[in-house]
Amino acid sequence: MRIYNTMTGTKEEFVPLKKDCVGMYVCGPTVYNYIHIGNARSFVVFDMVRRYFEYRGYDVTFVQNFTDIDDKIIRKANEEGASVFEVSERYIGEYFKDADALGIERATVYPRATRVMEDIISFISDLVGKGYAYGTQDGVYFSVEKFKDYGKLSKKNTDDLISGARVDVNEQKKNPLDFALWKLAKPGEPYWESPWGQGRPGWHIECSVMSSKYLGNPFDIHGGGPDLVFPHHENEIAQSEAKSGVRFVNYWMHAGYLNIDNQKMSKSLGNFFTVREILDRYDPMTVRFFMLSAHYRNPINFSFELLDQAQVGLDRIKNCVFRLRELKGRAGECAGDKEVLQYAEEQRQNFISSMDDDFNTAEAISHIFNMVSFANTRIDDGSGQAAIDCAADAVTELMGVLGISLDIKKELLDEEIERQIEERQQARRRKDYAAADNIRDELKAKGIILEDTPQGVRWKRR
RNA sequence: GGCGACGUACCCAAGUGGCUAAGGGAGAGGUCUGCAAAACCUUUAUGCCCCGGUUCAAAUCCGGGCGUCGCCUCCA
Repeated sequence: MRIYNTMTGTKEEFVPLKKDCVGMYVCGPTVYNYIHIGNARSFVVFDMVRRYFEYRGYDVTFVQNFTDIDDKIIRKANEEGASVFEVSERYIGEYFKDADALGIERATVYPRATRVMEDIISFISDLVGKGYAYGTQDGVYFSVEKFKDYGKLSKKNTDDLISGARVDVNEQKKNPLDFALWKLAKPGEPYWESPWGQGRPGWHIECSVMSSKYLGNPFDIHGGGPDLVFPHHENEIAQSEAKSGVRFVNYWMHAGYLNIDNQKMSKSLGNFFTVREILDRYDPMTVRFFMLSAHYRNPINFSFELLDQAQVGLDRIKNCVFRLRELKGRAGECAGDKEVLQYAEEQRQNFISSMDDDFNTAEAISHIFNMVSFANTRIDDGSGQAAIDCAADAVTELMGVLGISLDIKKELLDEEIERQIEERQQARRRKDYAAADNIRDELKAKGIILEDTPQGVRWKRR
């Protein structure tokens, strides 16, 4: 497998630290609000990565944190007159609702900043002891100039950053780029005891602490959104490597942005949709399919039109599997067809080689569509039972690797609808097509699509 | 200003040195059907932002433009 590593800017052959095992850490949400659809993209992307590793036989340890203490959470809690704990707890719950809907598998562990406070404090103590950190009147800071490799991930050099001069004013800091490891609490703010006084951890430190706690140093893969490259991941590297003296992470992976009107979706611009809003209007699997229809590192533009396109594409795949499953019962009438079997295996291999090449889901999906087309052409000519199963299984399996369930389970219609379908069939038999079409329209209004096939009436929900 | 990414058909989107440039959507024509839907067949880029260059050979490499976007500040 080849993976694009942000650190080196090239695709590299993936060599795990431990044979057949992968340790990956993905930066999770700061829980003060619902996640938006842009946040969701990177979670979907890394879920796809994780699923693919598992498909290829790796044992994956997947760690994703919750940032459950931070300025924004404090602000939100104050606004609502709630405690920080209540706010974070609530939005962790909401996160799981969205993530579950999108088919994102649960992580192996979900560490939270507030639950690893002792580890954080001892980590910072180490840094202070080694001379990488210093205290000020408002906290403890990491001294960037002590870490000579600072900027190696984001390809920035400290001189340019300083002259860029968009850093906040804080006379206490020795260098404008220095960042907080520990923030002392202002009156009324929640706090934890520490050798430097009552306070809370800075944002970057938790990820260094939690990743090393569960995965050690170095570990295989660290992922996150593209806007985390600088400064968050850069700072993680500085802290972790300063402390441990060894490489922090072997492969850095970053997803592309999900844009809207070709611009980054962001809360300050107000141009974002929450996952919740979108899921009111679209099947979550459609959203997931849309997100995976482009390569994970490329930016994708979000629009309802594109979502509609994705939905039609996904329906094509679902229809095919549906038809194949339907044929199962009539297998005896079909002639054998080894070709389908072979074709399915061929496309499966193509899928794998696309995915092996830095998780090229766009190309991988094209092989699924090829499989669908091939199967569709054979449905009418007739294929053997094994071949039909094989085709349906292959499509279902590969979509499953992408985390997209086809959900073609048979559900029962209520009696009223059942009766209407029968009524329409009678109308058709007596060639009363006006009445038949009427009923079809009525059902359509209820979300039931009818299709007349040589095997009888088929229905599906829209 | 510094650093970086991207620009492929009407739309989305792979391909990054060499068979006739994947795949999906949309459109057009056809098969099937009472009609519709689904499905199938045919069709839609002699060309991959522009201009140079390297090469037997470039969408793919190099140089220069133009355009779009991002990071440099909390942000997935």
